[in-house]
Amino acid sequence: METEYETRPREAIARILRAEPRFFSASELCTRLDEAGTPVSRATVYRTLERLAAKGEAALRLNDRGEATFMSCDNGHHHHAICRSCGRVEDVACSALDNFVERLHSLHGFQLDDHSLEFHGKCRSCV
Amino acid sequence: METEYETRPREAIARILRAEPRFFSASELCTRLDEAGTPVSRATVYRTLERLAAKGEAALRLNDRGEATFMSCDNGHHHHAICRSCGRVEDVACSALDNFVERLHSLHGFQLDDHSLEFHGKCRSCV
DNA sequence: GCGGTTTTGAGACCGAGTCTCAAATCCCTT
DNA sequence: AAGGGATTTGAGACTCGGTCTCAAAACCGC
Repeated sequence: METEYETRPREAIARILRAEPRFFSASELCTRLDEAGTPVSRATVYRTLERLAAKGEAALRLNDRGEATFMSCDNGHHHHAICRSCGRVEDVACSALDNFVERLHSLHGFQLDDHSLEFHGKCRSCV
Repeated sequence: METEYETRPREAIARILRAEPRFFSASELCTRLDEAGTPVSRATVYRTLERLAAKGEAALRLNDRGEATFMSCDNGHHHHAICRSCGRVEDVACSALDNFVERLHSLHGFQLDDHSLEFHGKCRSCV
């Protein structure tokens, strides 16, 4: 009946994700886990990340090489400002997009059901 | 001294890209090229797409599986509205984002130098 | 057509991600 | 705290998109 267990690998992964507000790739996590003395197999890292993303506890993002990266994340639709120097991520609300969406519909006849918006630059401490 | 040749493979690829306003993956292009009776090797397809993207004649986009996809594209910064049913792409200007960018700077201290915005939904003819 | 330069193709290679299945872990029950 | 059924894990095979290599082919100015 699909009970969930709390396991050492899952806790180790959650601990690393929660420690920094930025995206981690699976291989990066493996390295970190090894360094932290709590090694976890690749398969389990992928399974755990997929599970967190499904539960809405992690955000999934494809980096510019097409690799999946994950970040600890609270719920609610919003966008990200990503520092290209340190990787730090800040959340951005998306209210300003409303009139954009309207215009798109009247201009192109497009019926929207999703959008993604991402900003890149330097954060306060990297400028 | 790096002269450029006009070759049969390059022309065949450009022809397919120009025929439809949507993104093609490399493997999809290979299939189309075979069907069109002008087969081109995978290596050449990748090389040609990379070259077109570098010259600004094709747009590069990672789809949700992380695959690189390409579309014939005129110059100038803009965004895309992508039909999730037929894949048709319409260009969208990005003027409305200006005040968004300002707010981001004053609120988070973020200094932006790039952004990406993508809309998903159904186009006029797929609704 | 000749010949130097550029391009191509076949296939080896790489790395991210998935899958399998036996072994290990978890935790409920007694 | 030991037993046992359900869940999770790990090692490694596998898939597939993308890159690289290098000899052969194509291109084009002469």
